[in-house]
Amino acid sequence: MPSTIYALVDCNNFFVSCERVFNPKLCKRPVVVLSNNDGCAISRSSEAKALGIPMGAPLFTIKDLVRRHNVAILSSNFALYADLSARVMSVIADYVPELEIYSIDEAFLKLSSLQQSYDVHAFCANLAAKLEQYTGIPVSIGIAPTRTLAKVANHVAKTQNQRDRVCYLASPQQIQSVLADFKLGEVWGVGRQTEKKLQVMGMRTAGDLAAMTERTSKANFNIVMWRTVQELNGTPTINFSDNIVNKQQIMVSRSFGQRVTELADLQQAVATYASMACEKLRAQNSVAGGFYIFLHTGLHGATETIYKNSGYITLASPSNDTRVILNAAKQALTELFKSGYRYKKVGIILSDLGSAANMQIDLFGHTDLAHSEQLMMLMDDLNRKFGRSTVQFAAAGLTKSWRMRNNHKSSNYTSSWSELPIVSLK
DNA sequence: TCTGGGGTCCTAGGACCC
DNA sequence: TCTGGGGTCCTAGGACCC
Repeated sequence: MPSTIYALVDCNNFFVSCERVFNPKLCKRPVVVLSNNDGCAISRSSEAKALGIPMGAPLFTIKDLVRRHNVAILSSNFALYADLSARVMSVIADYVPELEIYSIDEAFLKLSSLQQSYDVHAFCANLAAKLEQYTGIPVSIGIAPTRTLAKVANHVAKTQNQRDRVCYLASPQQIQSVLADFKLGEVWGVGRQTEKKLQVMGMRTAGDLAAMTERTSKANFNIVMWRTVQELNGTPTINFSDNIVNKQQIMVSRSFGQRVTELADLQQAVATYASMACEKLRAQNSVAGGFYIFLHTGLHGATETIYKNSGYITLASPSNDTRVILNAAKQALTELFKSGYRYKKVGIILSDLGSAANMQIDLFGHTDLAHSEQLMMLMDDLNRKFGRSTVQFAAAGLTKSWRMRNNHKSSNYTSSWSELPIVSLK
């Protein structure tokens, strides 16, 4: 019996499943959730997958399929997904103490200490059933000696229609036989570029990759690849961290609903995104030493001239005061902006983050720390209690004509008082 | 016409130092 | 004519993930 056991809980078609919780009419129907701006398909129900709608397909390329098969189309509703994600994670935490939230719809569990007292497979099958009962979200669970193998197991649980949606790869023989049939590109950490390179080297399956020697691995790839190889062979190389670490950079950017040509509109958008980024920054109690700001036109079409530019701004002293960032961002954008282009997107990335608790103070004492902190806290409180943009800076604008498209969004059933679901009894 | 957003980690290469 | 070598730090960009 292996000494370490990891499980990966992965919500099935998560965004679609969230929508179905509050709109049962969507069950048994092909459903697609679109990315921001109603751009491409980012979550598909099994029925939609069966129709051949690929992950990431731009909406305009699947218009035909959508019409012919009456596919339900939804804009993404991240407030809803984040809330249901938190519910799922809290149920898991009730059952398993060692939990690492990996993404909005995935969590790694460390089950090593449970294996003496429990049948691990049955334990996970029960967890999956409870999760669906309590949250309405179906999940699949893969169990194996390493996280990379737990990913593989999860894939098997999902695709091979296991009865209880749990797959436990317990023995080396089982692992070997699954890997011999597992596509290279499906391995966690192997993307398109790496897959191509591995194929050129003569490999076809995850089994071939697992057989790669340390020498070959290090000669042709970086250290990450060697870790993956070891993980495929049952040796954990990725540390389990159950404490939430602060982000090292915070980015906010969106594509526009329509092309933007005026500097004033870009300024509004940047101010809006910068405000959002600063709010996140304060939520993790950090300050930023500087930030990137970038803008570009559409990058796909051959019909227009492409322009892209970016710049890094170092702040005089690290800050999380929206006013400081706003002023610096406005000036930076003015320098990057060139008239005559049709802009598609701008964004801001707060970088060089440090703790607000032990920040360096401006040599000349210009920062009015106490005042700034109180003002920002008050803004954050109001916006948290009464909804986003209850109070905002004038620079962020009121009309926001550049706002992104989301023509098919469901209600914020769980996060807005005015949008609670209504049950009618007849 | 229409192609997401938000992250992490690693590496190469330049600047700089002694 | 010959023109060091080793180290650190930083940044941009690539690859990957969901």
